[in-house]
Amino acid sequence: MSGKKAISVESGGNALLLPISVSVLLVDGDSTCLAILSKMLHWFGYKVNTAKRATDALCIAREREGELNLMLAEAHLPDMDKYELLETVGEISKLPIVIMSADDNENDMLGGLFKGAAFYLVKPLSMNDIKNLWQFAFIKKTDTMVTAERLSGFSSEGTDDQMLPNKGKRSDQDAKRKEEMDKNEQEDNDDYSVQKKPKLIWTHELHNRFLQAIGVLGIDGAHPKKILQYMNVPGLKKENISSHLQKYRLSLKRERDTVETTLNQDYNESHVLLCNLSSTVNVLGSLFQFPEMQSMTTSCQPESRSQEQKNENSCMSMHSLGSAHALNHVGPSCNDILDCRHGQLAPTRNQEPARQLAPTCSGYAGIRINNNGKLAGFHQMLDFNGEEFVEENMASSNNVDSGLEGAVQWPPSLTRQEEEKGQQQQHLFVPKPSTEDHGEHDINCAERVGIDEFFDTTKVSTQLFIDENFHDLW
DNA sequence: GCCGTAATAT
DNA sequence: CATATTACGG
Repeated sequence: MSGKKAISVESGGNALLLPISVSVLLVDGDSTCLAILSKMLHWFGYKVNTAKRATDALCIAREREGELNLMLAEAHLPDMDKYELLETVGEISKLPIVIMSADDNENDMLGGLFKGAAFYLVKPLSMNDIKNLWQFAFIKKTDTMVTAERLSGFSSEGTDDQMLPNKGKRSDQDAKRKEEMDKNEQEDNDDYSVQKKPKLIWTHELHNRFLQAIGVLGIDGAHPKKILQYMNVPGLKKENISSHLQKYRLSLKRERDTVETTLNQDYNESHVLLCNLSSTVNVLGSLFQFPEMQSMTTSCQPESRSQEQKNENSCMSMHSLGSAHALNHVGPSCNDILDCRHGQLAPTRNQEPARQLAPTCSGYAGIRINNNGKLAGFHQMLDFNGEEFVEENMASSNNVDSGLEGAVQWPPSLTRQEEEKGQQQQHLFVPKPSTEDHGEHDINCAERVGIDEFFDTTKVSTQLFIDENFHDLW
């Protein structure tokens, strides 16, 4: 009782002993999937209940409300779509749900998460996915669910509940206070739950949707009202958007400024660099789109202030917008990326054959701002299947040695690509498929990173410190 | 009235 | 520290 208990999770590759028995309700219409997943779950020591239809799953969820810890459900069930399932389960219990599906597009993933899913896994699931699954059995209430609940919970005014320093909230995490406790806004004299205006927490999902909205609306049309309309999140107020937008713009400006000052710094030092820069870019031009080039050059030559205003979507000049579009590189603090772009042949006259680079290769190069406010170049590339990454950070910017240099001479030693295989290291720029799985989907990556901050699942042995409250969740 | 910005409060 | 609120000018 008193204090904390340490439970260690061995995951050295052998059978993993879960800290506590985790009971999973597995729902998949496909018998084969059901069998395989069930086996995988068993391997790690999960208790498994299975269902082939959503209705069955709901029954089980109802019957065994106390026993179950997590639902792992296929998105496409014969009798119910995933939204309906999420909604219904949400009504009858607080069971966290992980949705799995072969769909890996933004909409499907975002949609599921917004409807309250604890996580979204893209099939096929790896052993690692399964291994880490147990986390979601209780991560939901603290992160996704709280916001989801609050956002969908009150439409007009109901401002109840708890979402503060989630420390002192014990077991009264009522799952079923869903039903309209509108006017019962008791001023209860007890310590908690006074919080007139509960702060909105901008989760990754919310922020991603925010970015998505801006991406769609375009930089010119991205005003609070429109964004709010687009995001369409119940409970979200225009003021929330405004505030967030303000912060967002500030971050953009900060980055722009950093680029500018660094460039100016370097400008004195080396015109040569700029020459190199443009010529290199031409070379790259045969390979890459480099939308940020404009603003980079204009910042050196202030008179040509005729940039942007182009609403040609998909290729906007603000980094985070780009990220918003291909949610790919949005991480927990998605403003680390100044500029990144995917490759594809650009219709420039090819001045030089770009090395040995095969045309089907893609990747991106760019500059990012380190914590110390300096610029650093990086590049990252995918192989032909888009599966394997090589990421390399260039020298960080100094007074003399501009990080730009690194960024610009892009294909540094492509021929030696094989040399630096694997997951080298995760630098500050993490949002990429990091673990041994295939690297595909965005949100997963972002979420994984976020989660890993709390549960260091990549370590061989993890220690969880939990106290009595923990057990209330089970 | 809406928006953007800055200052200020929580 | 992140978010909310307020005030003011466009």
